[in-house]
Amino acid sequence: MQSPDPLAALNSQQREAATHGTGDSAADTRPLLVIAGAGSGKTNTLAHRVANLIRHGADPQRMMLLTFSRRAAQEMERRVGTVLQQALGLAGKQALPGLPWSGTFHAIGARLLREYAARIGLEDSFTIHDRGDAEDLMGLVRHEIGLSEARKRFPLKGTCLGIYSRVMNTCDPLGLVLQSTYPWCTQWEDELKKLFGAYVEAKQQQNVLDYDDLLAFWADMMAEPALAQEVGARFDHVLVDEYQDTNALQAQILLALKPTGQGVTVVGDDAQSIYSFRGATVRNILDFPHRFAQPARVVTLERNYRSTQPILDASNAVIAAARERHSKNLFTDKTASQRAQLVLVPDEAQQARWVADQVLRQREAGTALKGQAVLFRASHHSAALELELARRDIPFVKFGGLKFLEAAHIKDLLAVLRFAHNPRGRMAGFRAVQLVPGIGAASATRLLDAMGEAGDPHRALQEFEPPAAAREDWSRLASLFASLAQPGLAWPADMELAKEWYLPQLERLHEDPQVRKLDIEQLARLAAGYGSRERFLTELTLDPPEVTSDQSGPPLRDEDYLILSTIHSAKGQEWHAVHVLNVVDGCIPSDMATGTTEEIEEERRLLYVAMTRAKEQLHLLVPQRFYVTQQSGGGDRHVYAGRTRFVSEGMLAHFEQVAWPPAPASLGAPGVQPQAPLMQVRARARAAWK
DNA sequence: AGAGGGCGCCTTTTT
DNA sequence: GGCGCCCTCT
Repeated sequence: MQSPDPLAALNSQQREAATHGTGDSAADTRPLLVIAGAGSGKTNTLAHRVANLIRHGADPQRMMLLTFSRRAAQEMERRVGTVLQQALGLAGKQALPGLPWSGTFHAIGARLLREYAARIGLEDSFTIHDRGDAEDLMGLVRHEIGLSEARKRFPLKGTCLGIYSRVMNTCDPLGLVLQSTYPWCTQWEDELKKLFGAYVEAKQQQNVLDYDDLLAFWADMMAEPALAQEVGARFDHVLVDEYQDTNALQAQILLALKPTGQGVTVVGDDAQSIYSFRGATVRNILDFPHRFAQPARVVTLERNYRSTQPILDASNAVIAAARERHSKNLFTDKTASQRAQLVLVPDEAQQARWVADQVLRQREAGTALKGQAVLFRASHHSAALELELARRDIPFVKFGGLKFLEAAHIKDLLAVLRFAHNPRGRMAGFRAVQLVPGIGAASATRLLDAMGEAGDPHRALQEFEPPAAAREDWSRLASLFASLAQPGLAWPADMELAKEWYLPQLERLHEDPQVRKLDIEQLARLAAGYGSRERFLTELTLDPPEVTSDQSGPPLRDEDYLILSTIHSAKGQEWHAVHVLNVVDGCIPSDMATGTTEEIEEERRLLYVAMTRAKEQLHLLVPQRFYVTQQSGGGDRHVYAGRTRFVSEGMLAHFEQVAWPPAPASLGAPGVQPQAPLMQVRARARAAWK
């Protein structure tokens, strides 16, 4: 059967990457590093590589594909399927090979740990703490060992968890992490050490793992030669996407999995590294060529298929100013006359109006809402825009920021299910039982202590004597737990029972039960899509649905809507038109991240990532005035902000400058820009109170 | 003693 | 919407 060459559409570098180690180069066992510039067809190339390996006999069951999110994994699976379908001439309905071992490092880690639990001294029924639970537990332990007395000014629970997590992910000693990242906490090193010890104890007693454990235990397991050998032998190929955003622990796991480097492929772009705040290190990708027993083959993809030349020129100019840069200049043959726009607007309200106008104008001109996106540094930067869009009936979906899972009522219901699944998990239990009217922190603690000491925690729960006033309501929850502990219950029946019990509590606890009820219904629908309670709870924590929208349900598939997203969540995506909000100093770079040059450099890359999402139209918005938040009713205090430092005077030629509303003639000729700020009034205002 | 309501203060990015 | 803190009711 004659099939078209599936690789014909790739350029020569992409083809090199896709075919490395197969066909003519089958004898080449070197690991492969693909440096893929923004928009250079990275996902497509990786998909072709996976498909090509399968065509040459690789078993999809024996491939590990580590991606940044569940969404990226699904996209990869879909595209591999498409390529294979064309190449093998498969009929449309014929089953495509799935990639069972594709997902995030954390999700794959959770799976392996459950599977190997018995061999590494872990109980396989562990539940997973998300960020919030982990912080709460840290807070609890912090209090228990007497570090929360007001006089002490000991770091807050969030900071403590941040320090702990950084130590775990960077594999650096505590002292070094304190010095480099938390210098104001160095005096507490001994107490922190003690706190972290107690935190680890608490996690183990409760049979819970936090995000860091999923990587750390996996790495520990791989440090045991027999297990490393066994696990490594299960996979012929390990492919890692977005390698620039992996941390030391992840690199360690990869190395232990495939010490010779044979079968290893990593893909990434050092210019797009934006996760160092959670321990990622660009050194992983820079050092990769010499990490393994044999040096890696390096393929660089520089041809950009996404953006027009003027957009690339502007983006290249921004990244060219980076302090440390690894030469790569994107080029394209998509010419266009329209430059990126730098749009001056008076304030955030006008910014919202300008964007809404522009979005509708482009929709009239033929770009669907879905082809457009509005990007911003921090989730709350879109607040004014969300109001404006709602006012004008423009549907939108927001990625990043507050998640569905963080809503109080969702957490409540999940806590009930998680407590039923792992009765030793105190954080879930503490939340769940306090939903009963008349049960507060003190009764909850008494119950959890009793359960912790009992051999059979379920029985201890049934025998618990609640305060007299809570008796009747308590018995309803107790019988719910009795039902949830039944072995024969077929998921999602658990969810239905829990929901039935929770809805009356929701009515009692919240002012707006209708809206929240819709969320609960959505959670129940979501639950039906998972095979078991355990899978539901695990995967929901590790790959939460990342969309929040102004509508109650998810938008229908064929419906048109505008995308709102944090820059972090926009990674790997592209749109015809991109608007970037608040391109001013204080937002990009965030004034939270101007402490060290490394932080500032990362903010520069963040702007670069935002700009390179655009295919045809790019608008950077520069509001000149910010209202100070948190002042009492209708105050008029504001500050003036300057254009971001990352777009310097010298780069302005790459931008078309627009002032809106058009500046009156008396203010000077159009195109005159305010100078870069001579001082930062906001910083001064803050400093005054320090 | 414990539950629960009210108030003022804060809010970067995410597995 | 969360969190610490204080006040009131049971």
